Amino acid sequence: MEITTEIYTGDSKEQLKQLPNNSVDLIVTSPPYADQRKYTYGGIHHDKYVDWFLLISEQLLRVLNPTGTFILNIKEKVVEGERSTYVMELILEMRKQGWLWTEEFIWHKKNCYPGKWPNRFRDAWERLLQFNKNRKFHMYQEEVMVPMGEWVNARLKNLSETDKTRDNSKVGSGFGKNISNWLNRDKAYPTNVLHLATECNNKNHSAAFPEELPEWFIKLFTKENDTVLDPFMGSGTTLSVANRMKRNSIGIDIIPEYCEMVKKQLNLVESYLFEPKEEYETIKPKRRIFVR
Amino acid sequence: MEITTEIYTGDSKEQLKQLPNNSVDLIVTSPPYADQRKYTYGGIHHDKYVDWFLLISEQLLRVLNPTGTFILNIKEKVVEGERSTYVMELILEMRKQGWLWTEEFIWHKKNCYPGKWPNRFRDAWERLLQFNKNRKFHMYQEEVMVPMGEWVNARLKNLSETDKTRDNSKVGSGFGKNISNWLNRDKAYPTNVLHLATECNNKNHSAAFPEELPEWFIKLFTKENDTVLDPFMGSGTTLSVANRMKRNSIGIDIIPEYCEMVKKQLNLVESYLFEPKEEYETIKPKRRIFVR
DNA sequence: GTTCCGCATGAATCGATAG
DNA sequence: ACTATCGATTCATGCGGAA
Repeated sequence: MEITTEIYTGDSKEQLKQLPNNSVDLIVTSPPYADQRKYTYGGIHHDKYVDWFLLISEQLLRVLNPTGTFILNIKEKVVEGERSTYVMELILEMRKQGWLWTEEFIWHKKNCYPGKWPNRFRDAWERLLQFNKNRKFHMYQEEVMVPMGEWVNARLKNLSETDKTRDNSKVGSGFGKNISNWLNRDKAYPTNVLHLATECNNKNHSAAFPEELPEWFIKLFTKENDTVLDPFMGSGTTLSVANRMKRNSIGIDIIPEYCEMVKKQLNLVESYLFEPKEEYETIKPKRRIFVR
Repeated sequence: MEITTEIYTGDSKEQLKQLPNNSVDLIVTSPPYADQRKYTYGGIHHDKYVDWFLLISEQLLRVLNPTGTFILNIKEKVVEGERSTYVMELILEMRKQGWLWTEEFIWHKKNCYPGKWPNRFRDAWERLLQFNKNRKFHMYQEEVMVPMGEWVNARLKNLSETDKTRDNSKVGSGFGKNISNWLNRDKAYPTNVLHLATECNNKNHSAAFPEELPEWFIKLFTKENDTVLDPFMGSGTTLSVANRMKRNSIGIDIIPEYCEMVKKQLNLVESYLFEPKEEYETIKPKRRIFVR
């Protein structure tokens, strides 16, 4: 089975209209953060950010498979000494739009940007907001298991009798233990805090997005031949990881140079296809499918 | 100069009225979270939580010194498959009340609650929200600098093989790279991510609040003889740390047993004082000042 | 005195079952 | 239908007793 990559050049809000309903299994993206400077690349003023993003998230809600997941990497800036509130407002508005705010992962950036301010420390974390369409969605937890802590080596050498049978806690916390379940287990499930370094080498793109980040979520929320979408593709990290992991991918970016760069980087071969007619749009540009 | 400790038994909303305006330099507290601690504090429903807390934060705003800081430890729980939004709503409302939302620190709990669920990982972090009255506030950054040498030694000692795998650090890009930075410096400023374990030893109080947490904020935001307030004292961790660090402290709790326990623990000597008359309340109970 | 090892415990969450 | 309670799952830590 062939793995395809589609790249659209233009405004995400418009380009997304070309995608069919329920056709994407995972959306991972890091949109341009709100910025006080209005006219830089992607810099949307924080007052307008929520309205701007809601038009995009509306389309994302449409194209996402009901069992799929949307991961939004975002962090509020400091405005006049305060953390801006647009991320919180966005979450509240997206819920009204129909999204479920399932979870908030923390990306702990181990080597965050250096700097010093009189009343503030370095910002070493970002939000990874998980949104879903339904309470039931696909999650392949085993794919991202991590080695257990050291303690388990010592712990499992000798099992006492209470270890072997379930031993209920006395204080009514409803929590007991059954250590024997841990035999033959060398891995544990991770938590909702991710420890990753930021990418040091900038790839001609301002956003530093380590490959491990989309990789982790692609492993967790998709299987091979699923489709991954990044509506703010940038340098194409999400797409190249998806490609390597045998997932179909779709990228959108407003800057033609990035689109060209990503195509070149992925060694894509363009193939024109006959498109089935869909109701959601009568006239649409030809979809450009790339096959590696 | 003597260090004093005051303990008030009762509802924070009411007890706080006894404190003068602008008299506290730091508030550090961990209130009962919504729907939690039903058997000790009664458990506030998440729909009522914001209104309930606003009456308290209104008083906190009054008693806090204009150069002081309020640190609020809180985390939303899952309700019907979604993260509850009451914390975000609380932040938005507190800003309307006059608070500045200056920063959000992350407390990464290394030993978080275990468990496995089909669509969710363990929750390993909590919010430490920083609020201020003014953009200018006291912050003694040097007090919490991390000594590089010690930290390097401790880190290297604990750097087991599983640590390396878990951190997914690649030689030369992540961990190794930072080592070269450490060579030329004695101390470094911390970031806004705190790595602490919860305390699971029983102190007759269910909250796992490690001493390092209030200690860090007391160092950062106060100096000796300043006053620290915890309106949800619980087992008194904040007070005992403040006492040890030569800060005056004030604790409030609705449960008499906790108040008695804290007094006993701190070996406090009660001394009745003549109170100056204040305008904000004509009749008020005698303040109980404890001196160690 | 150290170091080692056994063990209870925790701001949790989901789904099934009971009222 | 809707709420309340219950059982099942899980892992890192610090304490205390033992070696």
